[in-house]
Amino acid sequence: MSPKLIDKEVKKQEILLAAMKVFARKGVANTKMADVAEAAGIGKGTIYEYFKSKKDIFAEAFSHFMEQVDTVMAKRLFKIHDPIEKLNAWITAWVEVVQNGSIDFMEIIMDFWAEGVRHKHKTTVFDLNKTYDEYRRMLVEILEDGISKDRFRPMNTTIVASILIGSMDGLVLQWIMDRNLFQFKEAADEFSISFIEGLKKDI
Amino acid sequence: MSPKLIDKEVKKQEILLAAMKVFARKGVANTKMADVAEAAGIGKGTIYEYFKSKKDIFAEAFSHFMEQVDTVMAKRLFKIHDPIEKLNAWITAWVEVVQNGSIDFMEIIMDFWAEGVRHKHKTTVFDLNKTYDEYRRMLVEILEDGISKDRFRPMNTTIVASILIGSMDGLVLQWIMDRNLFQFKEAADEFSISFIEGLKKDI
DNA sequence: TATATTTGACCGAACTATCGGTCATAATTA
DNA sequence: TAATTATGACCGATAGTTCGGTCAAATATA
Repeated sequence: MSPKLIDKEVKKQEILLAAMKVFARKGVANTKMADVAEAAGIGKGTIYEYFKSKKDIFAEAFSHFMEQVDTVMAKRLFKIHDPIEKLNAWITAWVEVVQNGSIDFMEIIMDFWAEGVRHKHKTTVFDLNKTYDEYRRMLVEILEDGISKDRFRPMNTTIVASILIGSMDGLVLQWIMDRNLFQFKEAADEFSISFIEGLKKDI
Repeated sequence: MSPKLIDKEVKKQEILLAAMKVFARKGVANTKMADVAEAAGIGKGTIYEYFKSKKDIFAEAFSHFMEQVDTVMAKRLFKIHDPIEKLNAWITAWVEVVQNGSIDFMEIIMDFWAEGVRHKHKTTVFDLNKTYDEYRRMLVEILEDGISKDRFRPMNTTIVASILIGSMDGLVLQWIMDRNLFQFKEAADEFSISFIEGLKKDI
């Protein structure tokens, strides 16, 4: 059938996807290279034709996930200008990532976070802080714009931005722990209503 | 010299504390029993006089943390009856756990979560869902009481409870990632103000 | 077109490092 | 001296990584 002049990039992605599935189910630490091989339907040795090491796979998974998020965020936000609308869009984008993007893979997020916390002060692929900084900057900008336009009350924008980010992350955890408890979208909407309402300027 | 009949319970706690420090720095999976021994200033074999296994240490750490939380919660909440006050107290209790408790605990919390997610459907020490269920039940009760007393607007109480829990967890993650960014207490207060405001019944 | 040669994707047995746990021995205490 | 407590060299299972070889497909040759 296939061998010879196959698209290495495509195959690499296939292996990555398979690996992420296994990571999600068993956790990275409990996943053996043999498991990944089996899930990808290839031999153990073949993995090393495409990845340097197990750590390497994990790193690529991490980046892959982050890129996905960034893409959705960018697409959703760039043409909205009203501060309140924009905050809501930010949350909606997060919902899209969680629901459509990678339902099967959200379970790895715990491993991402755990690894990210451990790399706090280093500059590696796992620099979660860099990502969070970007979100925070983005959100602070939206909030300050809203304040200057008298749509939002005065507030510590850095803190509110951190709350927004943290709440979305935390909500994912709750949802992962028991997906039957609520629809993620509903919960995000409820959060929008309650929290953003509290940010608005009284008239 | 004092009769040396060492207090096994005390020493066990010492080892546990030392282990938590290492867990926090390197992550549970990357921590060797030799590391724990070194941190505790004892030989590796001695650990096994006090703990059955590495998993056992982790499990004890987990329980220890959960008990701490429960204790603080119970102490803080039992004598408050006003729904809004009670919600605020719940958040304040969480702040107390985070601030007064050891930083090490907070750093390991990711590992707790990761392990918890993986044990979702089992009934082990790591049954995070059981804990979350309890919190959720407690919060739902407070919220429904508030609604019936016309202090809160109608809402999906299960979802709002999940948001409260998730937000506090997520805020911890944000705080751990960069403790210089904000004081945890301030952030929690800001959350109270914004979010709980949005839950109140318009008058 | 038939045949020979080269390529490189694929594989898994075997190598290696790691690390949790054990146990015979030593040290300490009563 | 008997009992308790501590120890770290050692063991064995586990799992990441390597590597020499295989074979189907591509290419070159006649």
